[in-house]
Amino acid sequence: MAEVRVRFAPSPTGFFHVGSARTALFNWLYARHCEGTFVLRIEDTDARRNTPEALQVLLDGMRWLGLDWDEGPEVGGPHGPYFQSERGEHYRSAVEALLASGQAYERDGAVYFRLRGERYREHDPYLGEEVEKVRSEPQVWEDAVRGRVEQAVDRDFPIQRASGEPVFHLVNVVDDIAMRITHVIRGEDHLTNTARHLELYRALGAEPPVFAHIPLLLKDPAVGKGKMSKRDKGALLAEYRERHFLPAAVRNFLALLGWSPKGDREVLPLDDLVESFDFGGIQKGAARFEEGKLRHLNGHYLRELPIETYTWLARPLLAGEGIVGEEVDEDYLQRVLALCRPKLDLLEDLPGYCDFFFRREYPLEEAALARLRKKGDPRERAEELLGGLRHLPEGAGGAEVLGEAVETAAAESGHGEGVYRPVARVALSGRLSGPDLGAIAEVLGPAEVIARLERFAARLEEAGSAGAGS
RNA sequence: GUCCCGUUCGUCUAGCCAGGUCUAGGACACUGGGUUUUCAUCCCAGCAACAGGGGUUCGAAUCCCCUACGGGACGCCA
Repeated sequence: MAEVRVRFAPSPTGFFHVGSARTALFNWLYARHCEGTFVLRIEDTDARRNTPEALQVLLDGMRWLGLDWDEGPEVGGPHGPYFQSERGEHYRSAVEALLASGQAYERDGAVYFRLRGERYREHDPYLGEEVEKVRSEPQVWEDAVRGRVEQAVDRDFPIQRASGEPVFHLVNVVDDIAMRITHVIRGEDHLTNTARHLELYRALGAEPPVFAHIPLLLKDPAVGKGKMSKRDKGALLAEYRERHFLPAAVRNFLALLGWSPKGDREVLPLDDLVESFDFGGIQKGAARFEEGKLRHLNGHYLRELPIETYTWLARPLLAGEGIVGEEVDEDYLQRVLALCRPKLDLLEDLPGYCDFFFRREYPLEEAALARLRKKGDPRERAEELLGGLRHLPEGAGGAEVLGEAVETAAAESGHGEGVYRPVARVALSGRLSGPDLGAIAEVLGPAEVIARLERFAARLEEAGSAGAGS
């Protein structure tokens, strides 16, 4: 079987859209699945927005997702250059050939592709003017995703602007021919361009590739209607990197948007994606991008990481929020994170979840205090907990100390232990939810548990004497 | 408006091509229960869909037609 060559051909706009990223991913997966070649070609014919920064955004995004290219910018290859801005001669000679064979003509300084068929003039309500139309033979192709598709092009179309610049349809086809692309995997928005492209392949005497039009990504209905656009919230790949999502999760999630492997598996690491990816699994209907499952996958991949790696990822985040400094004890940090990790899907939620482990001055949540007060005076309960600590076994750990306090206080007061635990939780962390209470106490250690209980009672005392409210 | 493509739980989807095994499966979300005498993890359970109509057939989510709805294209943008 002939070598499979696919390409991803983005235009550097300064943004890397999640829809583009998915198209890149599908191409990359197909190339790797077939052990073919993945080409990255930069469609930078629009000089205005073609900046080095814009290119960098693209390359960074590709690398972040783990999509390496076999031919393209920075790596070169036998079919270069891979920037359209440097391929002018290819386009010029193609235009000349079409002109010479009468398959194109000049008008108003631009060059148009000449369709074959009966011509007639008609008022076009969409364009609001009379135009020349052509009854051309419909182009038919077997789309790898959608099956047989048939469409006719009904107007001559420009292939070179009056400025001498070539137009997208021309450069796209000329480059795909020159780069020996065998499979064009692109968004469904190109479906209606395909007939034009097939006309060009025929006119240029080249065999067309296999086309696979993948479904579009639609915006979250909460955001609006239609396909996702660059301005939509959550539409930029960079957002997920900035929010510390794992690339593995984003990749897995993107792959599942419009494609599925046979069977019930959904958590698919790279190797599994590559192995099971094929056109047969591609959906025809458009997919809606919603963050829910992405979060879930992120949590999954996060929990699979070695705790050292997790800690390495979390440290700069916590440092950025001023929660930990350079001096923080690695072992302590790791023990805290091991407690928090099972509960969180997103790294970005970590600072707000674990900050109390590192701060003396953690806030006492008013809602938590209010709930404690429904079952009595939390300050009294705290005092009773402290009272239960008179006979402490030597060398007891934090969890044991807290357990002793709770049991003794419960036994002496006649209240249930269930009354004391929430109080202890708020005393140690400032809130009513969090990691396992015993585990918090163990990590904090006995001295800190006692100190926090004392401080809690003192803070409530101050608040009480200061008057109502907090 | 014209042309093209699509439509299975709220969302992502399996099943459709090779009609019966589908009282339509999984996952996320949600709800309830259990565990942890706390909790956003974990475990169990529940909720919830074949767009509508016609046809073919003994039998249709699966094949055909129509309608509705959704999306895309229609640029000297890519």
